This record gives sequence, structure tokens and C-alpha cells, in this order.
Amino acid sequence: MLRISKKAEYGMLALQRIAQSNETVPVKEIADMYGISFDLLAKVLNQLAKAGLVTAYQGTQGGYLLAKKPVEITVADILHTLEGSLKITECADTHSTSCGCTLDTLCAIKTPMQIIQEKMLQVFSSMTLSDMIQTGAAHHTFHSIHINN
Amino acid sequence: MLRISKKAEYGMLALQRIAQSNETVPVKEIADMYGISFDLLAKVLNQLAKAGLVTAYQGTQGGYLLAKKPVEITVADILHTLEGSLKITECADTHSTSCGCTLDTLCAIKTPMQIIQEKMLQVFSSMTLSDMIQTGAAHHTFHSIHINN
DNA sequence: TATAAATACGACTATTTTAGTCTTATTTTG
DNA sequence: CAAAATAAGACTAAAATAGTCGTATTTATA
Repeated sequence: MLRISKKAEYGMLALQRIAQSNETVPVKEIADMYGISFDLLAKVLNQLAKAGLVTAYQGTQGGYLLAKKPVEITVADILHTLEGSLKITECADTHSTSCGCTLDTLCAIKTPMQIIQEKMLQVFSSMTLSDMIQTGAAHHTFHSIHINN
Repeated sequence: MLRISKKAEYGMLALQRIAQSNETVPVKEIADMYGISFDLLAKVLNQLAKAGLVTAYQGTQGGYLLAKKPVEITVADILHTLEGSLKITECADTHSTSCGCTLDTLCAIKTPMQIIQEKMLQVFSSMTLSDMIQTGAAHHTFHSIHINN
């Protein structure tokens, strides 16, 4: 179905909220704001912290702050930390010579999948948290990417 | 994990094979060629036939033929018929005003997700079966797409 | 220094999606 | 009529995703 996971969705919502605050934002606040599972969101923020997108502060008055500027956080970063892998196919792993399929010399879709893989990564990398924060994002010009060849 | 399903993979492999034949190609041949489940592949080809990408011929000497020119069949077409939906998020459904989330007036990721959705569709639409057939696909220039704004 | 409000972590369960199998029916050529 | 195909749908198995729970740790502050 080629869907983005709830974890990734929640991560994006949370990062937006955190990006717009100067003070630490606790998980509970965001979970309540969206009516989302506290536990799951906590797990998500924890992963984002480990990935260095966000900084965690424990204890009373604790919570999360962005660890980077919104321009420096791309959708690709978020997906990469929360979806695990972004490979659309075993085949698409650029660095492996084999394919995963039984007959890998015959595997006819490796190269095309690699190309698509790469273009998708460009799409994900071209949008930053900063872009996402603009409410009228639809009318905003993102850092433009040119996909060719 | 944002992966393309096996059904879609099998569909692409099968279409490549069929595209390179003048005679009908039976499911069994392709299944054997790749060591793939006959039943699953049969289901896939059946779906592709219903979607009009391929024409089915029953009976002895039956099998499948392409229903369109390879240039007219895009990866987007294939994914669309075999993955069901290509929406990366509930949010990304361009035509619905609501979002699926509880607080949809607050939903902060709808517009960005729609934009990404659209760009991904462009990527999938820019590669055709014909492109995929070129073995040296990596060095081939596809119908170029320009992603901006 | 005790308490309360946070995050950290890992095990566990439930749900949904994907993958694969099996059976029966139908079509068509020879 | 027999054999080689597709058609269709029910069913099972496996894998990924989503969500829950319990316990530990950290830290500000009253």
C-alpha cells in the first residue's frame, strides 16, 4: 500500500509542535493535543532523540527541544529514523550486487528500482521541517529539485 | 518500511517478459523462470488483465499478451493496480477536506503530505515499461520530469 | 529529602497487511 | 473428450505495524 507509518506521521506532527516552542515540550502535551497514544508517541520521540533530531530533557519540566534548525531536518531524516529502511525493494539496495531473488543474474527490475529509489529519496530530502511549518505550504516554493536522466 | 509489495515486483517482472514476446506467455513459464509461486503470479496477472494492461487468453496455447504498447504502461499504472492505493497517508487524499485524524482542523501535515504524494506520483509516472526493458536502464534518459514548487 | 513530573527501555499483545495455498469452475485447442 | 490454460474466491500463514504495560531512572521544586 506504500503507506507512511503512523509512527512517522506522529513524528512529523510532534516535530512541528516542538519546532514552534522555545521551552521543552513534554510528550503528554502533544499526545493530548492530537488524541494520540502517549506510549507510542513517547517511543517515537525517544527514537528521534537517539537519531539526534531532538534533545531530551528528563525530570520535572523536562520534555523535548529541537536539536537542529528546522531547515536542517528533512522528511528523509524523519522517515529514515522512524521507518527503519527506505528501500522500496531488496533490489533497490544500491550497494549489493545480488538481488534477493533466486535468479539474480536475470533480475530485470534491479536497475529501474534503484532509479526510482533514488528519485524518491530526492523528493523526501527536498522537504524540510521548515517547509512543513509554513501553513500555506502548498503555495510555498521549496528548495527546488531537478529530476532528470 | 515503505516497500513495494511482492505482487508489484512480480507484476513488473511478468510484464517485462510478456512485453518481449509476440506469442501468448503462460503464467507457468514466468513462475518457473523466476521460481515464484504460480498461484500468486496468476492472481497478479489476472489483476493486470482486469486493469487492461494485459490481455488474457484462456485454453490450451493461452496466456497473456500486452494490451498496450510498452511506452504506454507506467510504473504508476502497475503500482496502482497491484498495490491498491498509492496514498502515503490518509491525509494525502487530495480530494477530501478532512484528514482522518481526530482533530483535523489542526492537522499540520496534510498539505506537505499532499505535495510529497504528488511528487512521488510523478516519479512513478515518469518510468514506463519501455524504459524498464532497456537493460542498461541506468544510463538511459527517461522522459524527464521537472519537480518544482 | 520526598514527591511529582518527566523520559528510558523492554517485554508483551493485538491488529492489519502481505504472502502464499488450495479448490473448483470455465474456456479453448487439438 | 482430454489437456492446458485462465477465473475466482475461500482460506491459512507470516510479517509488519500499532498499541499497551510495567518498571526504572532522572530532575526540579516544595
